[in-house]
Amino acid sequence: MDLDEATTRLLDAAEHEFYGRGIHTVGMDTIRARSGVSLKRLYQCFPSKENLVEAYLARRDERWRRSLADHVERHARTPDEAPLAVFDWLHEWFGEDGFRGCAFINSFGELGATSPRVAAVDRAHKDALREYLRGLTAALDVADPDALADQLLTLVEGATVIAAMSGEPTAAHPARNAAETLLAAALRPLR
Amino acid sequence: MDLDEATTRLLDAAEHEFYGRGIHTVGMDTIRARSGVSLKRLYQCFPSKENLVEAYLARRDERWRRSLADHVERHARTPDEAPLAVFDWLHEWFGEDGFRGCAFINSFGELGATSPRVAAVDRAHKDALREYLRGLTAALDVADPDALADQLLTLVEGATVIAAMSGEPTAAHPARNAAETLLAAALRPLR
DNA sequence: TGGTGCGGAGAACCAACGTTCTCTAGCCTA
DNA sequence: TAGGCTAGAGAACGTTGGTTCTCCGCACCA
Repeated sequence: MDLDEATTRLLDAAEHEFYGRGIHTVGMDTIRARSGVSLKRLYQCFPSKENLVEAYLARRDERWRRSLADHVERHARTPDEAPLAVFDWLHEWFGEDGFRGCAFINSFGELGATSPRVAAVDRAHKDALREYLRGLTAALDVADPDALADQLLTLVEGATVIAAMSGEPTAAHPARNAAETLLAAALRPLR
Repeated sequence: MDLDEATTRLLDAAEHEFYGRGIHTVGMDTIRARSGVSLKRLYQCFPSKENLVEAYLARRDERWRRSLADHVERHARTPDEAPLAVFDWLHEWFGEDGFRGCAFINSFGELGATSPRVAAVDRAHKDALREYLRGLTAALDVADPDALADQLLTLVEGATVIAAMSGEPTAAHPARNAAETLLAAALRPLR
């Protein structure tokens, strides 16, 4: 097995275990067992657990945002539809097997106070998401697109937390309805 | 020191440490040191760490909800103002020293997958909060108070997460503005 | 064919932690 | 004052986990 494949398998194992059960809960030996990569190789690829955690989060960040953007691009036929497509994607995500909330919220709660590097990756993810939403609202004819984006971001985070804790994918519905109302209000402010 | 005082001091120490730094990060010896209660007494009051965590969360749940309800009661002069008062209280909370997000979201992310008892306390807190918001919206002249309550809940959770990760108490503003719009739309649905 | 270096399995090491045990000092009671 | 109960300080115990080390087999090369 070459380095690239080992790295991929390690990241796959890390994502499955860390996301599914928490970071402190999962030991390096579990990662080794699940990935089939020897401990020696593991520490060649990632010189410490914190390193592996960072890498797992970074890869997940990219994939997650790409998946969201792809869905919105495919399903929104006009800029007005884009924000709502975000919540449709959330609903699908909430229903996936093994859904356990936002990896970045979870790792921030667990490690944010003790690992500045993990905290930084978590914040970078949220900044990127806000930036993405700002891109969507900037294409709309509204008075304050950034303010609208921040409202949508609030709904996205809220829905994710509620879905995680309740286990109900339908947590996306109130968020979507709220987004619809906010969008309509922003688009027709004076009517 | 009698049992009651020991219990209080232990819960104070647990709240400070667990909330501030995470649960796995903090050892029982840290609790002992901060509380000034001997290990023997500690294990008399709480026969295991999980016990202590549960008790800390239960006490925090009560205090947190009472504080919120008190503020709303004191500041909302009409039922219409009550939902917005919730967000004013959030803003104050977000600005407190040592604010680090919602203890229940954090502990759920850290232990939800491994400790069913902690998960249950976390869910109970969220259920109680939803119930509280339903009480507020039930007093309004709106078509679907429960739906409005779920929208508000989404905003509350979202604002809390964003405030925690960004460190910005102003995360309450988009949530409050959104609540205002949603409230207005629900109160005057046909205009 | 004999040596050499690489990779894997797993033991080993060390620290941290949850929990229990021991020892001692003080205090209450007879 | 003597005896025993209590509580605290801290050692001890067993486990776990992050990280490193050892040993062995195997492929490659002179």
